[in-house]
Amino acid sequence: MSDSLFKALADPTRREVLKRLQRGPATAGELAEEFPQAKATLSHHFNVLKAAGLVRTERRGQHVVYSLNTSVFEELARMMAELFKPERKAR
Amino acid sequence: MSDSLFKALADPTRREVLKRLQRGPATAGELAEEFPQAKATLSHHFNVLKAAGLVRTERRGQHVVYSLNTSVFEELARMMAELFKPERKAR
DNA sequence: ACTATATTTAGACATTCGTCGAATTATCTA
DNA sequence: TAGATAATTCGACGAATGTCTAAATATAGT
Repeated sequence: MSDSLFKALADPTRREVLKRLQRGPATAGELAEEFPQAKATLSHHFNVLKAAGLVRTERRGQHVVYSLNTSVFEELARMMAELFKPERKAR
Repeated sequence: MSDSLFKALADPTRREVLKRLQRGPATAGELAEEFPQAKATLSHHFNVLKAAGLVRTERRGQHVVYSLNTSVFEELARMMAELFKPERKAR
C-alpha cells in the first residue's frame, strides 16, 4: 500500500511524469515524447505509477490517456502526516 | 536534494525509524534493538536518513544520539505540495 | 485481410539497494 | 596502558530497479 506509493515517488522520472500530468491528461505517446527514455521504459514507469494508484488510464481508440488520480493525494497527505506524528500502537 | 529525500523515504525500515524517532531521540544501539536487522544494516539506514537531512546526530560519550530534524519536514511538505498541487486548471 | 500507428510485454543487462559478518574506529574506565 | 562497550565502515552477496531492443498486442482505416 504505502510502500508502493513511496517507491513510486522514489524515481525522479516518475515524479516528472506526475508534474507533467498535473498540467492535464496526456496519451502515453505524448508523455513519452517529453522524456529521453525509450517508450518501453516510460511504459514501465506508467505501470508503477498506476500500481501505486497515482494515475488512471482510459483507452481512447488507439491511444491510452493518462491522468492524475487526485483522490489518492489526500491519502498520501494523510500518510505523510502519519509518518511524522507520534506512532500509534497499531498494525 | 529532493531525490535523496524521496529515496530515503522509499524504504519501510527507514520510515519506521522516523516514526520511532518521533517519540523522542534515541541512541544508535537503542534503535538497533528495536529492529530485526543487524546493527550494520541499521547504521547504513541512519546514513541514508542523515544524508537526506531527515535526522541529526549528536555524540554523547560512547553513544550517538539520533533525533528528527524537524526543520526538513517543512521543506518536505513544500515539495509534496509542489508535486501534488491541487488542480486549478480551467475546465 | 492488410497495413499503419499506438502501446505494452518479454528478455536481457548493468547498476543500485538492503543485508550480513567481520574488521575498524571512537570513547570511557580501571 | 589495556580492556570493555558503542558505533561505523568494509567487503561481499542476492534481490530489486531502470534501461534498452525486439517482439507482441490492440485499434483504426483502407
